Formats: sequence, C-alpha cells, structure tokens
Amino acid sequence: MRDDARKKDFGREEERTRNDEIAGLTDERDTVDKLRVLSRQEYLKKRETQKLELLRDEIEMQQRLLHLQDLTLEEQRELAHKQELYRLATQRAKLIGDRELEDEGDESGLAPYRLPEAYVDERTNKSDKEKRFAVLTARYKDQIASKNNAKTEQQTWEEHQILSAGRLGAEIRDIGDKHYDLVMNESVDFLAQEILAGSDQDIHLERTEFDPRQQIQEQRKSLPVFRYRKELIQAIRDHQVLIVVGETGSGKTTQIPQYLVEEKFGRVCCTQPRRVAAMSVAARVADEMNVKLGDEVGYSIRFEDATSAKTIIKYMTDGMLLREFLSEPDLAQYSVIIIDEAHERSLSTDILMGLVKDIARFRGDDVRVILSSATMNAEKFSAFFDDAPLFRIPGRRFPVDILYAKSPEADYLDACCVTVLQIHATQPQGDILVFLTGQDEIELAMENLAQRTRGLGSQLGELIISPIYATLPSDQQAKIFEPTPPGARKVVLATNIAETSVTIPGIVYVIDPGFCKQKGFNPKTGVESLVVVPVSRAGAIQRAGRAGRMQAGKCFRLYTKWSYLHEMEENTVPEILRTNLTQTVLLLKSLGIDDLIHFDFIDPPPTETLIRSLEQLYALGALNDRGELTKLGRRMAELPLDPMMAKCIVQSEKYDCSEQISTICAMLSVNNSVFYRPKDKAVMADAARAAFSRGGGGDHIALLNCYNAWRDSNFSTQWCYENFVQFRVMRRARDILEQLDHLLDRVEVERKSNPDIIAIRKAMASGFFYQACKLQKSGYYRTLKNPHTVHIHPSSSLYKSERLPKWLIYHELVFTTKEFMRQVFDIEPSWLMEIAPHYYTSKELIDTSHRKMPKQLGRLEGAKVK
DNA sequence: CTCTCCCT
Repeated sequence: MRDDARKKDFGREEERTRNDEIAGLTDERDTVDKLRVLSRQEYLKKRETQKLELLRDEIEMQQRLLHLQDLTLEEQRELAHKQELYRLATQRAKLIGDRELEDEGDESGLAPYRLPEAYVDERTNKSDKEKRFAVLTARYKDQIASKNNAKTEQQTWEEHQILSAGRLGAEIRDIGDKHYDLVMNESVDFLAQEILAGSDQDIHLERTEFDPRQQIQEQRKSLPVFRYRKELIQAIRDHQVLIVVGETGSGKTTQIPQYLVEEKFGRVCCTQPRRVAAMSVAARVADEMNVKLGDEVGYSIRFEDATSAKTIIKYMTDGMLLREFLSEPDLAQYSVIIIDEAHERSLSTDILMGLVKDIARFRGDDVRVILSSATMNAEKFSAFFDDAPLFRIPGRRFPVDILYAKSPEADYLDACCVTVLQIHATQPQGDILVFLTGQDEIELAMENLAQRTRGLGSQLGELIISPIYATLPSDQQAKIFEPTPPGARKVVLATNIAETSVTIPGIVYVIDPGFCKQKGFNPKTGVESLVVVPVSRAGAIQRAGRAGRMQAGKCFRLYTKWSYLHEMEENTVPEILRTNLTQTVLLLKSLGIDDLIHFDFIDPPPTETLIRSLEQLYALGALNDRGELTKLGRRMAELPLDPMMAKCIVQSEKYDCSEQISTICAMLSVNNSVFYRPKDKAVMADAARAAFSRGGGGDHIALLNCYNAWRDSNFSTQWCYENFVQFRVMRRARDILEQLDHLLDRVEVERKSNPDIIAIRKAMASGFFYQACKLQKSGYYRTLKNPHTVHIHPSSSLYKSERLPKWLIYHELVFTTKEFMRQVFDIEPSWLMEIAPHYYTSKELIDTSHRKMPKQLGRLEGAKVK
C-alpha cells in the first residue's frame, strides 16, 4: 500500500512539486483525498524513520553485547535478517530521500535517512544507554510474550544447549590417513595428528513448556558448573582463596556470582579483561536474575557506571578495580572478589593478583577470593596463593581436528592462501578464519587470494574475503558478521583480535600460520618493540578452539608438529614482563607500596624495568630523591594517563593552555587510529590529513586542529567521512576529554585556553622532555639520553618536510622495521633548559648545527637515497 | 615509506 502511494507520488508524469499538483486540481473532493494521501505518506515516512532507528539500535546492541560473545544459531539468523532488512530499508529510504530532495529542493529538512554505516555504533548522542538496554530487554520480553512465536529465544538457547550436550563427547575419529583431493596444482601437505577434545558432558533435560522464567532457570541448570554447585560453595566456604579452572562454556562467569548471592555471601565483584565482556555478562546475568541492569546486577567500565547502591553483583574491567584501590585500598565493600580470565595475564590482572593476595591476608575471613582461569597457568596461580586448592569444572565445546604441515613452509602467507583454496575445494561447508599478524599482511593476503580465485573458474562457490583488525572502520568490521550466502564460503583474515576479543559466527576451519605481533620492552634502552614472533602453544590452542564454537571443526597449522612441540614456548610471556611499567609503578606508589622490588608479583618484572620507571618518575618530579610520592605525583596518579601526559596536564596551567593539552592527551590516548587511509583513496586521505598540520607545530598540534575542527562541525559524522577521520575513534577521544575535563578539578588545574602553539608545545615538552632527540649530519635523529639513532615514522606530518627540524620530541619510540618515533613535534633547545634544567646540561643542548652541519642543514639530500 | 591487542 505504501509502495503504491509512493509509486503514484513519484511516477513518470509527476515532475511538478506537490503544491503545484494540489493547486492544479479542480475537484475539491479530489483535493481532500489527495491531501489525506499526502498526510498519510508523511506519517508513514516519519514512522518508517522511527522504525529504522529502532532496528538500527537493536542491531547495534546485539552486535555490541552478543556478537562479541557467543551467539546461538537462531540469534545469528535473527541478526542477519535484521541487518538485511535494515540495509534494504536504508537503501530504499536513501533512494526516496534523494528523489525528494531533487523534487523539493532544500526545504524538506526531513533528514529522511541516516548514513548506512551509522548503524554500527557511530552515534553522536550519548544518552542512549538506557534506550539500548530497553531495546535489548524488550527483545526478550517481546518474544516471550508473543504467542505466535513458535519458539522463544530462551527455548532456542536451551535446545541448542541440549543438542550440544548430546552431540558432544570426545569422539575419537579416524583421521590418521585421510588425505585430500587437490584441485590446485600446488598444495600444502598436512598430517592429521590430534584432536582438541570436546567436552565429555552429557546432560539431558526434560523439555517442558512452562513459563519463561522457569525456562531460564532450567537453562542455568544445564550448564556444566551447575552439577558442582554444592561442592563449589563448600570449597569457597572452606578456603579463602580458590582457583576455579573452567574452560569456555562451563558457565562459571555467569553462574558463580549468582550462587554466591543465593548463598548470601555479600557483595561480589567480578573482573573482566575487556569492556564488552563486562557489559554483556552483566546484561545476561541481570536477565537471568530478572532484575533491571544497573540495580542488583551492574557493571562498571570507563565512561559507563551502571551500578547503584542496590548492586550486589558488579562486573567490571580489571583496570577499573585497580583504580578503585585508590579510593578504597582494602576494597571493604566487596565480600567476594572474582578475577576472571586470569590466564590471559593482562597487566592489570597481574597487578590485581598481587594486591588481592595482600588484602586476603589483611582482611582475613572477611573476604573470599576466586581466581578463574583456563587450564594453563592454574598450578602457578595456586602456588602463588599459598597452594590454594584448584576446583575443576569441565567446559563444553566441540572437538577440533588438528592438522600439521608435513614440512615447514617458507612463505607462510602464500601457504595460507593455498590452504584456504584447498579447504574451499575439498572441505564441506563452513567458514574459514585465518590468523595473520597485521593489517599489512591481511591486505597482501586479500590481493593474493583475489588473484588466485580469479584464475580458478566458476566450478567452485564464491569465496567472500573479509578482513578484521582493530583499526578497521567499524562499518567494515561489521561485514564479518554478515551471514554467508548458500553455496559461498567466507574467509575471515584476522589479527589476533579474533583470538579473544571477537567471536565470529560460522567458523569451522582455522588456519594458523603460528605467528603474531608482540609488544616488547627493553628496559636498558627504554625502547619498545613490536615484532613478529611465533605464537605459544597456549596461543595455538586458543586459536584452534575458535574452530569448535558452532560445530566440530578443523585447525590447519602451517608448522610441523615437531616445531609445535620443540620450538614453541609453552605460554605467552605475560604482559608485565614486556611492557613499560612507569604508569603502574606510579599507581602502586600512590597505593602506598614503597618497596616495589619486593612487591609480590606473580612474575616479577625485570628489576631494570622497575628502576627505569622509578628514575623516570623522579625526573618528572612525581617521586622525591628518597623515592617517596610527591604531591605532584599524587595529582598525576589521579589521571588515567601515562605519567608523562599526566605531567603535561598538571604543568599546562603554567602556560594557560590546559584545554589544549587535555585535548591533545585525549587524542594521543586513542592509538594512532584517528586517520583512515584506504588504499584506493590514499592521495585524498593524505591531503585531508595534511590540512590539519598546515599551521606547523608537528603531529600534536595537528591532532589538536583535527579535534577542534571536528568539534566546530558539531561533532559531525559527515565531517569525519569527508576528512578521512574515524568517527568511532573521535568519539572515544571526546569521551576521554570529557573525563579529563572532570578530573581537572580534582587535580586542581584551572581550565584555560591558549591557542599559541609555542605555549602548547612547551607544555607538552614539560612532560616529554625525557624523549628529545637531535638531527644528525646523516639526516637521522639521535636521542639525547641513551643515545641511539631513531627515525620519524612515515605517518608523521614532519616525515616529508623539506627542512627537517633540528630538535624533536617524540611521543613514543617503537621498534618495528626501524626505531620509529610516532607522533613528533619540533622544539627549541632553549625550551629544554627552561623546562628541565635538572635533567639536561647546557652542554647537551648546544646548538652545534652552524658549526658542524653542512650547508643544506637539515635537508634530506643525500641522507636518504631513494 | 608504516602502526598486534587490550585497559584506566
């Protein structure tokens, strides 16, 4: 009906405006009818827009909360359906909108559609949290209430669980001598060697048809953890610290806090290494307990505190709990502290373990500590907590066949692509996940695959290639969740974001070349590194497990079994051993922990790292010469920033530019992903980016200009689009800036604005004077302290400058292919004398250039031969 | 001529 009306309205002969049309009619009755139709159309159009928004919100919520965790098949189908619906609807709305604009000129003002990519999570208004959750819960309620829905989501979920239980069981399969018929003239040979066993759980439930709440309870009972409930509770009563070893799918994260509350243990907090996990688990548990999220069950993550005085189960990020120590050092408000996913060994988790161990001793029987971990490291945790007992809960997953390469592959990227095609040609339906090391490699692999499939003819089904990595714009990220059309096969090329952070539905095959990029830190030189290293066996197992989420799967390892057993490390080196700890040291210092060298770390970081951090904090004035926290240090610790940036903010007052410095710090906190540079529009993207540094002043000023321009556009999505800036990243910068702005009061820094780029750079230098370097005759730079040669990163606005500045300060130094300075700005050496006379001697800062430098000083000539 | 991934 709507279509008819539209067709009529926009038919061939309707070139005239609507008003003309009405005026041209003679029959009054016709006019009324016509008006009725028009007003109906207006109404429908408005309603359509509302519906679209609702749909988009639903999709967004589902993606944020659920896709990143586990989705049932039904949920996937539903989401896919909604996405398709939304896509078609927006497309149609856009078409109509365009035509209307043509017809009506500017006066329409109806904004009939939103940009298609906006549905992911690009939103400007922030007050939609409640609405989002309302939509989410409504989805459950609607389905439960609706009688014509054959199955509620809960039923489907339950059926899926039951089905899984029935199918599971570590079947031993005869895969020993299986080989594949290859269509390609080249191939990678694999040996099938082992099976990552599925679960041995075998639970059958009576199917019943009573009310939905009871079904949720039934579903809870079907989780593996349920049958151990009694023993588990007893163990927690008997032991102050308990290590719960449960694999994915055991239900430990959602159930144990509920058991504790049911047994009246008091307030429970449960930490997660990731924000989405904290949110989605809290939403799930609130639903199971039939309470509103934010009441009895809540979550607390940066920028979002969904808790209240009523909250008795609080999910939070590990970093958030660490911050809570600052205001309440004994965490007295919690009776039980659960540290979940402890095996991931995130920096925050490791520090938490040390602190919590101390609390446990201090608070005695008043507190219970539960560490929840996968099998790896469990014994180590137990040893750390004075031989705390282990409690094992079997998990639930499907078996995964693991196949090794017969011989080592020289070119693993090529081998990957060949293996993808082998799978495509010989294996039953199911999508493929390939683990690569970075964006670069993913793009290469995409080209390689595209080329190979072109030559393959049409016998094989379509191969849909989707990349995923953290800095990929979110509209493109969403593509990996689109369902694969029948007959086609999806290949997801991922970084290790797919190891833990996102779960891609439909993956049956995993290709693991055995490498990843890993951060490192050399405490002697202070240089960070980001280099490709072999994954650990634990990492390889994690990757393989990604194939067994929906059904039995296969994992193709592009390395030999021998190298798996003899060349790969057992576990990934924990983050605390390969990272700069200055911020952590400041935090611990402000918690009153003076003797850091003897702090109870589960893995003590290198002493050099700690000493270096202490030295740096001393140089910044956060510690005095006895290593005690100064008032300045206390203020710096309040800010959720690296101490160097914190110092800039505190010092910015002197230069009357706290607003500018906060903005720059916010922009620096979102990691290097502000500017988007698609390959096909690289020239335009570079031009757009260059515009921000037109006034000079280096990368920091460019970031400031960028943020201010966006702010002046009223935080427009369109502006971002036109300037090759990532909206998602900018919004995050805005959130950080907002938080920093609040904190300015707490650290007693006055809000002041000063656009002078010299003042701004001096304020930045007052935190980063440590990281200065000087141009050499060679055309390269040399750091002033710990002298070594460094290079401007090619993404910097100063990279191509005609006349390289003689003195630079860098934000970070990372070794990848070279020692690159990321984000740099130029300074005068006299500033360093002014700002850090305690740190530099005037001899170090003598401007020797007119004496030693050749004529074309500072120019690239000859220095870099292309 | 280039930036794994999380967190406050």
